Amino acid sequence: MNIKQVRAFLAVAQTMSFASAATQLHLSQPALSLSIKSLEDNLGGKLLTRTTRHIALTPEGEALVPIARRLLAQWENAEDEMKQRFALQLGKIAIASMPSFAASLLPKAIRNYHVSYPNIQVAIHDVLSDVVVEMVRNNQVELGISFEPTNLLELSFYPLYEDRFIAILPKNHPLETQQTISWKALLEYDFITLQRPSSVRTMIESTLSNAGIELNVAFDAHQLATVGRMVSEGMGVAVVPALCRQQTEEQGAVCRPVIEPEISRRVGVICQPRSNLSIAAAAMLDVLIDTYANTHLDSQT
Amino acid sequence: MNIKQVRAFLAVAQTMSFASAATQLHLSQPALSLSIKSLEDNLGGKLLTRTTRHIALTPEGEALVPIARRLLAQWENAEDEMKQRFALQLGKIAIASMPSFAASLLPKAIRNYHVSYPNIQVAIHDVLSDVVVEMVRNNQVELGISFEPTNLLELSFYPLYEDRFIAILPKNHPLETQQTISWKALLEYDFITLQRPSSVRTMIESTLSNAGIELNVAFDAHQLATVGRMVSEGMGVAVVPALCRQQTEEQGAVCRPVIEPEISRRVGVICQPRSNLSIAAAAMLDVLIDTYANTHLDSQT
DNA sequence: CACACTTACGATATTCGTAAGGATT
DNA sequence: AATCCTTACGAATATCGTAAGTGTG
Repeated sequence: MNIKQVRAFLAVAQTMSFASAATQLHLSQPALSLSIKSLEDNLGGKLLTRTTRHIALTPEGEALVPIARRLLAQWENAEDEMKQRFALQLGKIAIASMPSFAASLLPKAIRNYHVSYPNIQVAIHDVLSDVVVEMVRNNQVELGISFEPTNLLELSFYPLYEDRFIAILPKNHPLETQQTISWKALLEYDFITLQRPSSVRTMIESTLSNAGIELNVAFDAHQLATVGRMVSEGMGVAVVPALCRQQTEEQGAVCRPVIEPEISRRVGVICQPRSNLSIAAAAMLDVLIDTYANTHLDSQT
Repeated sequence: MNIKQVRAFLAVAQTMSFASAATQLHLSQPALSLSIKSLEDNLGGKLLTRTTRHIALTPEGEALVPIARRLLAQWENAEDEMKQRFALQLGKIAIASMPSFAASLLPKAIRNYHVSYPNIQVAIHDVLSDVVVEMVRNNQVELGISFEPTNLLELSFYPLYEDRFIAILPKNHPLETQQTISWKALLEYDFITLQRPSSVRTMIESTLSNAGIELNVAFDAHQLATVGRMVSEGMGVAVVPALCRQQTEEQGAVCRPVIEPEISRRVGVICQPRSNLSIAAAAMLDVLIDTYANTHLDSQT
């Protein structure tokens, strides 16, 4: 029993004629005849009564009609679905992104992607950088976006751009007059930052530790938006990735590059080797790289 | 995309190895390889990543696994069902029978049939003889049992036995002493019979009309059991098919042959030409003929 | 005798298995 | 070197189309 036979049977059952069913199937009459005969032999009995002048379904044939119809419909649906999937007309893709990126640059790429592939669902998980890597490693998502991890193992990293950390100050802050701010000058004021274990916090701490600078944290929070707001309200100063610049400026803070020591990390896409990606994910990777090509975050006003 | 390819894909997806899948499918490794390749080409993309040492599903392949599993299960269920149907291990058969037969002889045949084919459901419609023929003609049932119809058209009739009508009397009735009773003597008493349009009523009326005997009906009812009870309660006399003899005697009535004119009709199976019957129905026809072969209803006590 | 399906048979296409090739551990 | 999958190619199998056969109206 195979698909052709079922399709042939249905054609005969619908047209009630071998001749017209044969033309409908682009097949010669005898070929169709043999196909039906073979189906009958396989199943163990007659499906049709042929009386040279008239075709009729046997009761068993009658029983097969709805079964065959259902079977064929399901078969064709499955085939279509798979073809659509490969043609990027259907599918899902899950991306994990560190929150700072998800809230700043990512939407632009998603928009670009959606224009090209409107039928692919995109799910975004905005989670801590460590979780991003973990989700990629566990195949919970196909693509992750974060700072370049120290431990890639078998994962691939596609850099998107270089991010330099910047200082943010309340308006009318004494340091506002300086075009670049040193850590030493900055830390004279109350320092606000993210709570552990965010990657931003980790980078700041390790960088300062290496430079032999002591860090006293006045306040910390889980979300950059909170930190930005605290700064703009004059509670203190902070250092954030440059990609948060727009957001913090909108909140009324002032941004200045931090130097000595400068913190700079590559941001990029973490994923399984490209050959292991779904077509939809590979396309997303291309869109990401394309969208952020030549992205240079201004660290100066 | 065909069944073999889907089955091959599932085998590979389960074993995660072309080699073991090939042996499981009783196929050479290269043949399996080509089959998968052909499937992939048909669908338009890779389903598996082959790295000589390790096989993995692509995301699209991952999506296909449950689809393929479902598809294959449904396919095999359908195939099994049809095979069972032809092997008489599955199926339904509907029979229409006139009530007098359904309540007397039919159960024996059904029992015989059920012993041979325990997995076939049998539905019995006990309806008036005219309706029996109509249901067969409309293919509502495959087999009908009734008196031989006058108008068969393209239907077949397989006689089971000859039924002679008998008179039934209350106990201690004046006519009880006679071994055979004439219509003339019988009609001296209150006559009870079935309501129109039962075939029994019709036959009695047409027979008497042809013989020039006038019929006055004292009481009539829809069911033979009612008529039998009325007789045994002494409300009058009746004439019923001999096959009702046991039932009426159980009710306490006395049976005697009626002669002058004798009413005798063949009882048998009405159906579409045998070649149009389902295997299950053809088997039932055989059982019916077999069960009632050499059935001679005693018209004498 | 015309029509519709079946059977027969040679041709084509597909699928299969063996053998050789390539890549990874 | 051993293992596993792919590619190559000749062989077996299945399917197809043309032509002849059969039976019915």
